[in-house]
Amino acid sequence: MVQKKEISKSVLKRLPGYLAYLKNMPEDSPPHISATALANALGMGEVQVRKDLALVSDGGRPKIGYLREGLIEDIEQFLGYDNTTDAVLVGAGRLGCALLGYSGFEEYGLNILAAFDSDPDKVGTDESGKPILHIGKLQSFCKSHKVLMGIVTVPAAHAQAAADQLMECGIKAIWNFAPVHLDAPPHILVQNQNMATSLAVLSVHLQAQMKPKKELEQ
Amino acid sequence: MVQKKEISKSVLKRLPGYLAYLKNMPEDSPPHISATALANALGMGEVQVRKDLALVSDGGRPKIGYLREGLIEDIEQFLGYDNTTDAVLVGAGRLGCALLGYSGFEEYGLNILAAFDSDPDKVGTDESGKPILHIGKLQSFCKSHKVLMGIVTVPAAHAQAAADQLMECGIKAIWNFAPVHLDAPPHILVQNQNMATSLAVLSVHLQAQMKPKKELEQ
DNA sequence: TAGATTGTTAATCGATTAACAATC
DNA sequence: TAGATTGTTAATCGATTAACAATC
Repeated sequence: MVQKKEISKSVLKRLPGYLAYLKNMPEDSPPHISATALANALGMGEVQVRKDLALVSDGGRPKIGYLREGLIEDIEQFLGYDNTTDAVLVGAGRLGCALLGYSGFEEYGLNILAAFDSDPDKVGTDESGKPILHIGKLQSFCKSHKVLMGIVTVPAAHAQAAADQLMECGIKAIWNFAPVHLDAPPHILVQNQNMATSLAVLSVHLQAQMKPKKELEQ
Repeated sequence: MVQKKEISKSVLKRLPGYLAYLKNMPEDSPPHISATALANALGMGEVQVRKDLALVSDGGRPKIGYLREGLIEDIEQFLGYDNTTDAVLVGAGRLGCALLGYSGFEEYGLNILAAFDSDPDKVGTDESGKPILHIGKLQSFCKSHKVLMGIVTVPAAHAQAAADQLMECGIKAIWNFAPVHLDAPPHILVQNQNMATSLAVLSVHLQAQMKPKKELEQ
């Protein structure tokens, strides 16, 4: 892999898209792919794709493009998908259990070790083999397994408390599914899986569709 | 409400954050809140917050701030949360059922009418009172209910097919939970609920944490 | 060679931030 | 009045796009 340069968040967010496309290509595709082809397939600008790829890869060859296999490896390595990240999940509700049971995270190097909940009735219930433990065991579990990532799937009202507990356990990154802002010191990353944001974009688009310009000018 | 101006996507994506904070404030809070206070609470720049609010609200009063109730109304109206959007969901797996059973969407004006699945075994199984129907009934259902939004929670390999079916049913916006790019004509909005993107951001952050500069320079 | 493609340098665009005037 | 706050105008910053040179 190429020496890692400083990479912007916007570039970073596009990489998974390239990766998914490359990995989903049929087995019998030619071994090389051009930035142009990738761009067209994903509806993006070709210069942007080329620049993004240049940041993570040793480079393609003029007239030929990038070796697909190599590109996949480079992106995966860049994103750290090649070594596993252990995580714990707080909140074994419906969403929490759905995530706990989802096998696809393996592909991204994410391994959810266990879920935690304050409800004793949920404890022990193995969804797809993963343990659900009482929240009281969170700290000792995280410390002994050296867990660095926490997933928050509790209701909004309890999210900050869950985050605080996770941070006390030495966690460095939080994947937040609760629809609230979480306060955290700057060295802790809070990544919001923002359903509310998506819904806002969708809702405004539909509004605009139904209420074309003419009506707005009345 | 103020006459709607052209609003950028980045502003639009911040509005739900303000809204959630305002709605979660305790009942006994003072009736007014300043952009400064909001900014501090959410860890944002105050000028940015003020500019964002100016786009959706009639404006606050110097020295006093914005009327909280009014601001909530303005944002909700702007985002279209005040009138309900009906949606259908395709793919009644674990994630699909979790979304189907989530009552919180009401707050965003989203009403999932039904789920559809190709597996006959899943059909009929009411999760929390919402029907799961066979995919064959999708078209007639969408047409008769005039559904404009579709939610895709099928595995990646079937996502494009599901999207194509939804578009044939006259849907104008797709909320895509599958980790693949969906091809769609420009007037159809595809909003990706991108777990892969979030995971990339988290993964790279953790990598950087564990491998501080010194090591990189070796 | 010609043409497709890469990678880079410069120009444009848009969004954020800073400075300031207006208001209660 | 003074000070907190709003809203606006100008400056900065960063990201995208366009133009072009290099390469096989």
